[in-house]
Order: sequence, then C-alpha cells, then structure tokens
Amino acid sequence: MPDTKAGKTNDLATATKKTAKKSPRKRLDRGEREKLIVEEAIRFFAEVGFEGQTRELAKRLGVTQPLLYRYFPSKEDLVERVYQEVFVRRWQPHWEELVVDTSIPLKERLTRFYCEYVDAIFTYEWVRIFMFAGLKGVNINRRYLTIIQDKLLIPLCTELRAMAGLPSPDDLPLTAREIEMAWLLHGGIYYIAIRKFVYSLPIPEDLDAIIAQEVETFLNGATSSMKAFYNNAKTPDKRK
Amino acid sequence: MPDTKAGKTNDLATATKKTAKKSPRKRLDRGEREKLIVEEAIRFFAEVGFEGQTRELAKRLGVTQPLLYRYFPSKEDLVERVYQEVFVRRWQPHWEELVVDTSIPLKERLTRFYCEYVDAIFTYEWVRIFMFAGLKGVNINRRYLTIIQDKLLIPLCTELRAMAGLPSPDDLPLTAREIEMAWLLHGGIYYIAIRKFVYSLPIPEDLDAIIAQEVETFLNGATSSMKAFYNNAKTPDKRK
DNA sequence: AGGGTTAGTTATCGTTTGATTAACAATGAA
DNA sequence: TTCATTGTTAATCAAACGATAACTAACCCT
Repeated sequence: MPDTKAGKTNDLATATKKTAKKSPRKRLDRGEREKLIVEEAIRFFAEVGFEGQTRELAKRLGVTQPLLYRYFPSKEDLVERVYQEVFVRRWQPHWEELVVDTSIPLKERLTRFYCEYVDAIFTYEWVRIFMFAGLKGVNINRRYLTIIQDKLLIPLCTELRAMAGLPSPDDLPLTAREIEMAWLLHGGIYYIAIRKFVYSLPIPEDLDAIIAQEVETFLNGATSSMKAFYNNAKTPDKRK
Repeated sequence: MPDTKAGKTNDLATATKKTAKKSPRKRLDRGEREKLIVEEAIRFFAEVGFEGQTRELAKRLGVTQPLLYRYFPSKEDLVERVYQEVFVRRWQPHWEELVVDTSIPLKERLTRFYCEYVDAIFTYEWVRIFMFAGLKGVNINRRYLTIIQDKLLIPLCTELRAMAGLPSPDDLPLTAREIEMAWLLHGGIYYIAIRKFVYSLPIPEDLDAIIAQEVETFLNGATSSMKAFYNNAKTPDKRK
C-alpha cells in the first residue's frame, strides 16, 4: 500500500529497459561482501552507536536490509563481530616486548611505544566503539584494560622502582598508588583521543612531539615522587 | 523520593486488580513532580543513554507514560532539561578564584581544587551523561571544556611559567604544547572517573591522596620540562 | 546451452516506540 | 459541596525496527 520508499527503488529497477544495462545488482562472493558489511558497520556504529538501525546501515552499503541477515543471523551477532574486528586486531604483541626491553632507555622506549600505540588506536572508529561498548557494559573493555595494566603499567612501575633505587615488586609489592601514577600517564595520553573523537575538540597535529614531551614530563615527575615515597616508607611512622 | 520504588511495585500489584487496596496515588504539585521526573530522567539516561524509552522512565517513576507529556512537550525537551540540570549546576564559580589565588602555594591550590572538583563531578550521572552527550555531538561539551581550558588550564600554565622563571604569557604567548601539558594532568585525573563509570573498573578509595600525589608528580615533571623548554627557547635558532 | 547454486531483492510480519487523545478518578482547597 | 488540578486508564496512530519467507537474477560448471 504505501510505496513511497519502495517506489524509489522500483523506479530504478523497473524504469530501466531490460535491454539497457540494468544491473545495479552487484554480486560479490561471500567473503568479499561480508568484509564490506563489517567495515561499514564499524564506521556506522562508531558514528551513531549500537542502536543504529540495520536499515540505515544497509542503505549506506547500497544493499537491502534483509541481505544483512543472510550474513549475520542477528544484529547482535554483527555487533559482536564488530567488537572482534576492532579490538583483538589492533593490539600488537611486540609492544609487550618493547616495554620491557631494558636495552633501550625507558624514556625512549615509552615514547616509541606510545607513538606506535597512538598510530594504531587513535582512530574515530576505535575510540568511539570502545566508548560505546563501555557505556553499554560490554566486558570486552575490562579485558582490554586489564592487558594495559598488566602488560604496560605494571612493567612501567617496575622500571620506575628500579630507576628510583627502590626494591623490586618481587620483594615489595606494587601499591595501588604507584599503579595509579602510571594510569596518570596513560589516561592523560588517551584523553587526547577522547577530546578529539568524543568531544570533537581540536588537538595538536604533532602528536609525536606531544607524546615525547608528556612522557618526559611524567618520568621527571614520577621519579621525584617515587623518591619522596621512598623516604616516607623509610621512616617507620605509620600503621603496623 | 524515599519510597518511590515501593510505590512502583505496589502499582504493579494493584494495577492488575482494581479491587485491591487503593493505589496510593501520590498527588504532588507541579514543581515537585517535575523535579522528581528530572531527577529520575538523569539517572535513567545516565544508565541507558538518551535512546532510553519514555515508557521505561515512567515505569521507574511509578507513574504512567502520558503523564510525562503533561510536564514536557516532547522527549527532546526533557533531554534538554537534563543537560541543563546536570551541567550548568555543578561548576562552582569560586573555583575560578581559587586557581588564581596566589596567596596559596600552587600545589596546595591545585590539590584543593581537584579534590573539590572530584567531589562534584565524579558521579555516575555526570560522567556518563557528559559522555553520552559528547558521543551524540551535543555542543554543550565543547562549551564546558572551553571553560576548563580558559579558567583552569591556562591559569595553570601561566603559573608554571612563573615557577620556571619564564616570561609571562602576556609577553610570550602560551604554546599549544604547554597547554597540552596541562591537559595531561586534567585528562589523567578525569580518566579515573572514566575507568570507574564507563568501564566499571575498580579505582582506589582514597581519591584525595591519589590526587595529591598526581598533582605533585605533575608539578615536579612540569617544572623540569618547562625549564628544558626554556633552555631550548633561549638558543636563538629561528625567530625574528 | 541449461541447470543448479547462491547472492540479492521484494514484500511483509509482529513489535516497539514516541506521541497524542478522550474519558474518568482522586485529591485538596475554597 | 463545589471545582480546579493532578493523575490514570485505555486506546490509538504513524513511524521505526528486527527479522523472515519467498521470489529473482547473476555466476559457475559440465
């Protein structure tokens, strides 16, 4: 009965003569099409959130909505696929080796890591999808941030201990406060991405220089604080 | 607001049976009811985002959905009201004086400010609604963060200049890099709230102590960096 | 060439959702 | 008691939304 929208597509299909080149229907093999769908879904959900509608997504893909359901049994499955594609793909295992590679000075190591990290992570899609997932309560965020803490921040704290001439975490466990200090650096840097991709604020173009500076600022401050902490710890004035 | 939930369940119970005990229909005057609606809307939208449905909101309020439309002409108006209520209310004008009060040492001043700031801002409602609004592209975020930059970060940079014995911004304008350094502190601290309210991660309880430490760490690092920057700037390499 | 496999479309179903209306019930102050 | 105000019940509308089945056409193989 209501053929307003259907009319448009019908026009395209039926108005063209059968003799004319009337093949707007592009036929791709499964893998190809699936890839296109996932890529567009990433962009789409990053923009509007996971409440974005399958019809709108299909329109952006230039295909019909039911086609999506021939590739993914449900919208939820597609969303799940988007998570996988965005998150598991971008963490570079070699980073874990880089941050503990004591043959490189800590400052250079951290700077290099964060420059690479920023290259991989500071994208519209990654930042916003990660944020949407967090707000939705998907536990993939916690898993990811656990990696950040275990593979990045704790090694960093360990190194800071050494730099300040303090006992290793094996002898004296890291305190929440030390780990929090490392989060200051990580959060401060990541917040640049939030400003850009969530709040649409301008950020400097020379990110590498900014990162180098922030790493330096942090390391300077952290070593001072660690030493102060050490002095406090040496004086046995507090709790048992 | 004390027993709204009890009322809700009662409604549910009595709605099916009209013969049961008379539903405690609470009759409030306009201002009162409106306040209740807005408060619950804040909680509700903070939890599920602005796509949350008016029917669900009404259910949580223990009232019927059409009642909402006797207080707000449309859902969008209610959302707009939520923004106003959450954001304009919580910025304390006296902070602007605090951060430039040179009679207090900078470290203490910053610590005191951030402790108060955290008390006011680190709430489930504020953090999540601010994030949802940002993702949605509402420009209220940009306005707010402009205030942060102008009233907090720039004064902080000015002070850092003085501490490092550098010329005042009046003589030598602040660089993007210096402002970025201040964002490192602010972002690092705010990221604690994101970890808690967006990613549902545990954070330390003694936030005040953490903040004091992070302010100290930052100030130590920033002054070192500023001096290094000063040495670079002193070498006249290309400026006329 | 033709038959079968399968990518893609059309048409539609059943729900949900924002929004609105009309009629009625309860409350409280004059 | 009267009567304006607050709130409910019930119903409805139109649009939006996820999902499905049945049909159509492009491509491959022998």
